Amino acid sequence: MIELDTLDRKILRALVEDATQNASALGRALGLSQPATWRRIKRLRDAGVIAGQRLDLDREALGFGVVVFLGIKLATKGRVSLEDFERAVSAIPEVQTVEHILGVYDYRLRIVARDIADFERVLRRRIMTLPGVGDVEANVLLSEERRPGPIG
Amino acid sequence: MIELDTLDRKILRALVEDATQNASALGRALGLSQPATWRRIKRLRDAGVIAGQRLDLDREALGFGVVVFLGIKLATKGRVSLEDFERAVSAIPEVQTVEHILGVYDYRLRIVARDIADFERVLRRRIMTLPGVGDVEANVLLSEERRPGPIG
DNA sequence: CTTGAAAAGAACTGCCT
DNA sequence: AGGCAGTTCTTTTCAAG
Repeated sequence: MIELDTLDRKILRALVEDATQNASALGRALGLSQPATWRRIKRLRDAGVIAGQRLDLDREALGFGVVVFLGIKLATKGRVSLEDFERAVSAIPEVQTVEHILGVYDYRLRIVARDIADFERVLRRRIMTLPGVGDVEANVLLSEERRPGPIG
Repeated sequence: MIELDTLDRKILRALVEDATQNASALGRALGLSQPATWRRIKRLRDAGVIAGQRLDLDREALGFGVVVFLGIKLATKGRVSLEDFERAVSAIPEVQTVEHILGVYDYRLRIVARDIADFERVLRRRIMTLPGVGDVEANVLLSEERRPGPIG
């Protein structure tokens, strides 16, 4: 595990928010030179702290205004059941996230749909027909705030 | 709302997975020239389809191995209650995501902690003391798969 | 750590099919 | 719409303080 100082943490926080910033602009904001900032970023990347860089899409602009979280309990929970379920879920394009969890539910799915009618179609024809599905709990996303989370 | 063809969708899918690819490498994979690819990306950016670009951190490498999802019901649900709750939640660094939802619960929080003992500390001292908290449901994350979701 | 400079690569432009 | 060729800008690496 790598040691991070305050500057490293500031760099990570800034880049988690917006990874388009370059080393010179970021360095300017932190009182560092461009090469110094760049070396720190490279060090963090090499240490595996930085896992990747992803594009953030505006689902609304793409015509997908509805996000629903589904909590799912499986009726049968053998090893085969989990694998069957996960394989089947992976084939549904409207599923954006599959979270295998321990607690009240077995899985949590993030479903993206054009509108409520579209969501109903996905729910009836895709989700309810998944192998082993038991109880299903639904929560419609109203708004969402993402934060950097704890660093170091 | 912008019209997307197959190539645009392929570009978005590729960049959602890995935004470090440049226009020439991406174009090569799709049978397009660098400028053609670049122009499409710029068009998508200008149209607002691309909301941003974020760094993905490896929480394990940072020493935060535990992720817990909390479903929270508020005891009192006036406008002021929601705002008080959201303000207080925003001050907790271990909270990575705040989702305001409609359904069985009022909020869903993604909590990141070093280990279970650390999570207990956050739960007792930070979460349970939030203004207006009623029922709390917890699910521990075992594994997670992120997918591009539907595009166009 | 810094500055400065050079090499490499990516982004951007204009013109043509 | 796409490709090609060229220009500009940024990133990356290195030398030296």
